[in-house]
Amino acid sequence: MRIAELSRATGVPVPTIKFYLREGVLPAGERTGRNQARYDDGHVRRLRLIRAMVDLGGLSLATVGEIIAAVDSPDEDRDHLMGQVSKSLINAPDEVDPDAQAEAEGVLARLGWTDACQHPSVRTLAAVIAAARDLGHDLTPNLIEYGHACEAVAAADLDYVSGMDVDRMLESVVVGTLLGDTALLALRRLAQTVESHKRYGGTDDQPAGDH
Amino acid sequence: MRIAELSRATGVPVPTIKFYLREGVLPAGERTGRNQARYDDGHVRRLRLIRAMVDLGGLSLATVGEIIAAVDSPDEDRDHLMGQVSKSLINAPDEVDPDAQAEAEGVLARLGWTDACQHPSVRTLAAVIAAARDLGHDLTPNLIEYGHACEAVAAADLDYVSGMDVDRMLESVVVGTLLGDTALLALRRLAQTVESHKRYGGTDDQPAGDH
DNA sequence: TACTTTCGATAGTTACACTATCCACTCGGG
DNA sequence: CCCGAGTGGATAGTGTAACTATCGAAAGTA
Repeated sequence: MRIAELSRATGVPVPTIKFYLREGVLPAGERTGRNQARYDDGHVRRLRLIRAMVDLGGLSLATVGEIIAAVDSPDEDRDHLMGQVSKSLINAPDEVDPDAQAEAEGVLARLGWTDACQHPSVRTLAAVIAAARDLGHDLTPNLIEYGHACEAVAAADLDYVSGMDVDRMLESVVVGTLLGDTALLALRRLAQTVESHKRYGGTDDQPAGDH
Repeated sequence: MRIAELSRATGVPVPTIKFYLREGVLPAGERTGRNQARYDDGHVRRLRLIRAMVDLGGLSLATVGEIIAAVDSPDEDRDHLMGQVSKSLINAPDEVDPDAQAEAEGVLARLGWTDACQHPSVRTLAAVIAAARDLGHDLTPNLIEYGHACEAVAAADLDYVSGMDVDRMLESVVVGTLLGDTALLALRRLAQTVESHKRYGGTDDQPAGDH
C-alpha cells in the first residue's frame, strides 16, 4: 500500500506519518523507486501501536522511540524487554532522599519482594514516600495493601504473555504494560466510587458524606 | 515570609513562583504595601502540593488549576471532590466506540459494579479495550482480575480518608489519588519483576525465558 | 543614603508535536 | 506519450506549555 492508504487505514494524517518516518519511530517502507515506497500490514500495526502509546499512554515520541527500538532488537528476551518497557514508562528520578529510599525498601521487605530492590521503580516509590512525607502524610500502610493487590495484577500479566510466540509476545508486553496502566488507574477510580457508595449509601452521583 | 524565603523553603525558583501566582495556581500573599506581600506556611504546603502534582503526577498546570479550584471551594463534600479529582486525573475521551463501551460495561457488570456506569473512567476503559482490539489483543480477562485487585486498593483508599477532618481530608484525597497512582504503577512493575523471577527462576537482572 | 529585594509587566526561551510548502520525480489513466 | 494527482525528502513554520529573563518603580534594610 502507499502512504495515502496507510493514512486511511489508521486515521493518521499523511504529514504526520512522514514526520514519524523522519523521527524513526515508524520504519521506512520498501522502496520501489527513487521516490516511491510500499507499506504493509506491519506498518498499520506499528502506527496503531504508536498512537496507542501516545494517546492512551501519554508517552512522548522519544519514549516511544526507545520502546520501539527495544521491540525491534531481535535478541531480547522477555525479561529484558519487560525491563526496558518498565524503565521507559516509569520515569524514575535519578536520586532520592536516602530516608525515603530506606522506607521504600522496608515496604518491599514487608512484601517479601527482596529481589526487586535494584529496580528503578523503587526510586519512584521512594519519591512518592518523600513527597507524601513533605506534605504531612504517611502512605506506607496503603503501599503494603497496594503491593498485595499488585501481586494478583502481575500474576495476570505474566499469565497473559506466557506460552506466546516471541513476535507476538514483544508487542503484548508493551500493550499489556501500557494499556494495563491506563486500565488499572481507571478501575481504581471506579472501585473508589463503588466502595464510597457502599459505605456512605449514595444513590446518586452526589451522595452525602458520613452521617 | 517573603518570596525569597518561600523559594528557599520549597526549592522552587522565584521566577517560577511568580509564574504560578500569575497563573493563579498559587494564591497571592497578604499584601503589606504597594509592592510587598507576605507568604505563610499555607503557601509552602500549596507549593509542595503543586510540585508533587506536576513532577510526580505528570499533570499539566491547567489540570492542577482545576484541582486547586475544587480543593479551595469551601462547600464541597468528600464525594464531589473525589469525583472532581478523578475527572481531572483520568483524561477520559469524550466519545468512544459503542462496542467497546458495551464491553467495558460488561466488565463492570461481571465485577458487580453496576452503580459505576456513569463515571467518565468507563470511557477510558472502553478506549483501552478498543485500542487493544485494534492491536489484536483481548485484555478483558485481565481487566476482571485488575478490578478485583482494585477493590482492595479502593478499600485502603477510603480507610485512609475516613474519620479525617474536612480540611485535611481534601488534600488527602488529592495526595492519595495522585501519589497513589504513581505508587500503584511502580508497585505493579516491581510485582511483575518478582513474579517473573519466581516463575522463571531468575537469579540476576537478566534471567532466562521459559525453558 | 546605598544597597538589596520585591511586585508586576512584558518579552524571550526551550521543548515538543506536529503542519505546511516546495520540488523533483513517478505512477496511472487517456 | 502526456498530464495531473500522488510521493519522498527537505526545510521551514505553527501552536502550546512551562518556564526564564529583564526592567522600572517602589519598598525594605543597614
